[in-house]
Amino acid sequence: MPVLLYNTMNRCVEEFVPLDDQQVGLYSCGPTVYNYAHIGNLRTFLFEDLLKRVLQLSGFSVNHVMNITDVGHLTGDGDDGEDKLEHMAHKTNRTVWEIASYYTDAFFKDYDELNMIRPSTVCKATDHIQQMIALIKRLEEGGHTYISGGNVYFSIDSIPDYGKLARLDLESLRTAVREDVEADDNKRNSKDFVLWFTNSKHGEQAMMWPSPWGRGFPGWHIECSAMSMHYLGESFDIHCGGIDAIPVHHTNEIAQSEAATGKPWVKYWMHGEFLLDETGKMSKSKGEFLTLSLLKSKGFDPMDYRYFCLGGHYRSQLKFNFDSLSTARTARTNVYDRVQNLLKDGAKQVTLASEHALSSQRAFMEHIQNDLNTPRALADLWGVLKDDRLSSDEKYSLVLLFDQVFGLRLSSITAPEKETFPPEAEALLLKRVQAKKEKNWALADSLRSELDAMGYLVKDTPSGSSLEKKM
RNA sequence: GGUGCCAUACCCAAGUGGUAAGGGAAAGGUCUGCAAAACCUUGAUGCAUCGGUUCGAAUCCGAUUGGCACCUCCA
Repeated sequence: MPVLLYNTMNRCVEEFVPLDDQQVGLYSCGPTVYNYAHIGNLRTFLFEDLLKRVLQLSGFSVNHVMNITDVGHLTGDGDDGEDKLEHMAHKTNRTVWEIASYYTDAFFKDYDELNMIRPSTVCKATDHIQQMIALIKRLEEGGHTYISGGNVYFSIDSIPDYGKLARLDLESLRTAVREDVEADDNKRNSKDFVLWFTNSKHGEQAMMWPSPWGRGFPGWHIECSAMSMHYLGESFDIHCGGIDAIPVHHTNEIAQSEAATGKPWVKYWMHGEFLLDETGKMSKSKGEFLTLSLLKSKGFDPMDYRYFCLGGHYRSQLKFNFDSLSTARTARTNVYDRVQNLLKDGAKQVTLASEHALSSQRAFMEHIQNDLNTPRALADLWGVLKDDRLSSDEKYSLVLLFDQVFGLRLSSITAPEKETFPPEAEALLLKRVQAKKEKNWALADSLRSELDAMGYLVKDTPSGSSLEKKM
């Protein structure tokens, strides 16, 4: 069955056919490591992890490259004249390098906790300055650049198809619409962008490198072009990122990459939609700064957030609130309970043979291969768990197969172990069993509330009474 | 001003020409001394509104209303 993916370049769902038979080159825009990632950032990385998992389950081998933007040229959301890394460095009395390293570690901690498969290659911008300089030189030789006000600019008028990804209408575009962005008078065309700074309006930076144009630092867009081509070749299969990257970042990456090589650069462009909070777009500067740690501190498991994200399609905006997350948590723990019940019945992984089991598998594959339709695939999971025509072994085997895509750690679920409780709790339970036998309901009820106060839930089943630790 | 997206049950959310997946909540049931838990069952004659195309429309077209995002360093 073919894998169908939505290609932003053509604005439609297309059959995925890699440039090379089985080896897929995948580049995803990584984090800017000046602060913790918020859960909206993480949603995009979850989408990319999902994409990789679907491709892998479909038989492709994926070479996944992700960058770490650790160059100190990023200005703050408010463009207040101080770059993000330096701002955080001053605030916390650390060097920009320490900041970058600290938040890179924090990022991968979230990455692992959300059970995302690590990229094959993680590359830091600061380790690839030479590749960027080489690319800028190539553009310079091709006549695509000019120097103005001390900086090297890319001239969008030097190529015929600038803005094709975003379908920009260059005539009607306004410049510096946002109040917090200033126009740059050094540009010949207001859509031109900087390849190399030697004279930033923000002054001296902590991170500077020698170059043919003088000591300075690279423009933002050049790192992705330089590193992706370095690791994946001058043409590769998939480039993905957040939807916000379409009009500027990816548009400029395409311009400089294809101007340099004269070849089509990326075959499929994929973009994840935003996670919205109550106020609209999620932000690090306004409202509550929603991080994975914050979710955990409120008692949520990272898998609850993963399940929550799987419940919406990656190309749809998803509204976050704690009620919805609680709903996801309930649903996820219900899945876990059902899987645990299967294991209690002695379910084991088998090769699927029955026509019915195989058709369940086909339905699931069809849904995830149809542009990563995880909401539909979750419905398939529930269908399997509730399907009387499947044996426990078949259900468990399908669950494990599905989880190669979901990544909800369903394979690490084990048969319920006999939980041990403090002797005093066990003693109270025994007393209650005795009271029940004697039909002393008043005593039995008071013992139950006593245990409840201690944090234990009493469960009466036909086979006897047991305790459960309350969440 | 330009570009793109969206509106489906109480909530979240699939479905893009063949008669509305799934989850949560709720209600009913089985069980129980009563609860809880567990398990089972139920749920939109309807898809923002109004027109149009069609044998057939949530789905295509047009208009209207409402919402969201982006337009020089936001995932």
